[in-house]
Amino acid sequence: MSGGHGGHGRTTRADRVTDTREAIMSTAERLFAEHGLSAVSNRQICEAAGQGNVAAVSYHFTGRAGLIRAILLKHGEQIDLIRGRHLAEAGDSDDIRDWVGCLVRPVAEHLASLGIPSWQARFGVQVMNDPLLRAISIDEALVRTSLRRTLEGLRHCVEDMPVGVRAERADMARQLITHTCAEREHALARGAAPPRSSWARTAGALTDAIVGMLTAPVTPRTAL
Amino acid sequence: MSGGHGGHGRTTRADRVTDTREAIMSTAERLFAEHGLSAVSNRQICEAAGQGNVAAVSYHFTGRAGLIRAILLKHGEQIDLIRGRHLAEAGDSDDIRDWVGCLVRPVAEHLASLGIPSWQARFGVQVMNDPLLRAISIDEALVRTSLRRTLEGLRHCVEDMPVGVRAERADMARQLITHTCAEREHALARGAAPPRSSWARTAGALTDAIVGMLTAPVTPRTAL
DNA sequence: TAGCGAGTCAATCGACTGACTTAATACAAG
DNA sequence: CTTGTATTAAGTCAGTCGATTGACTCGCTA
Repeated sequence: MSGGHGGHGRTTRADRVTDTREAIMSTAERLFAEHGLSAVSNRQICEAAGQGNVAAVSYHFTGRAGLIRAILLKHGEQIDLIRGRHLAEAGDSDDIRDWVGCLVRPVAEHLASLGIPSWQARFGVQVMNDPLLRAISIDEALVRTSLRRTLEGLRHCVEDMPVGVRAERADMARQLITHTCAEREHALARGAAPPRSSWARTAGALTDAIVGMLTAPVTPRTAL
Repeated sequence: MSGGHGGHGRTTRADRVTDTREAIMSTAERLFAEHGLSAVSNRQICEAAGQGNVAAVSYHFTGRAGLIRAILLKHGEQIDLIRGRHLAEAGDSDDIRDWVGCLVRPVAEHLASLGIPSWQARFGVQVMNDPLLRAISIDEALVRTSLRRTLEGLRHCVEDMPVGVRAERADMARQLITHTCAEREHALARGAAPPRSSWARTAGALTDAIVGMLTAPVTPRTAL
């Protein structure tokens, strides 16, 4: 698509390969986000990516799972980097808001860096919908030290909560981030949303909501 | 699958038709919930429903969209009935918790009435993932007077909130209900969850969380 | 500069798709 | 009991799927 292309002013073969790989990845991400994973064939991806070779997915990524894993990895690395910086800022705060920020803001900032339209958030939703790929995606995320440390700090802020409720609300927070970002991304892509710093605003709103949800009083249930 | 079958102790033709229709609907709901909409063909549905006729979906429901609409309608009616009762209880309360209850509990109680395993919640998630069917589903829901009155009552409890934030959090509440119920349904279906009154517990947890989220303070943003 | 190998391409395979047509079946009305 | 019709079964059709194949291009290295 752009960038590098070797140091000698010439298009070397490795550059062409890299371009092909990235063209396939970004095209696949877009098509998957728009139509869902199982609605898009490898053929469609290759053709939309300008590849005459309908087997390009098999060749460059071993297969469908490899392609999806590669896309997840690319974004995962970026988000992990950003989260590392926020984590350093948070230090050892005991304000839950700081930790929720470490959860939410890296995602929003990464999405902001992608420009408009982006597809990553909606792609993520589609991946989460597939039972097998969901596991892959969660694994990919939990490998990151910065995420594990964020969850650790967050847990420290809600220690007095019953463990079952805590797990329940953690799931809710994850779903809230995933789907709210996807909807916002969709709104931005079709121009139905304010222009600038919109992702920062979304991160703020999401943080407000999640902090409120996590700190909500737990109504006791007589019968478990 | 059971029940009725006419009053005269004999299996009449109309009963067979009804059985066929319901077999197709419940089979489709299950397959869609498990594998996603676009991963399941009409053929697979008919064969799994014990229909030799691979065109049964076209015959009984005009087509795929008609089938999905019929499934949505069936559950929508049930939920609407239950919500009507809760609405009568709530009266004109100005406690936000009552109104969130009117939103959450009908869904949970309907799911509880379906037994284990059920597929409705996960089917709903899949429908929400398809851009076209999502619109159909939302239309179907908003036709119900009981839902509109619930949202009205809810809005009355958060009138001092900026309208943008209110809409944002309403979306979040919708996503929370949809996906939390789907995950709970999945957990119940594979036996990884407590046994009895589990849906009542889920409704309580969901109500706590949503009330907390809706009433969370709004951090002012200098730049909109 | 010759040739090796990575990358690309067109063609092909059996399997599957939805839409459609035709034949058999079984019930309801007459 | 017969006739008509609603329902089901079975088969046909062109189109698309993923995977595989062998031939081709082209850059790198010896």
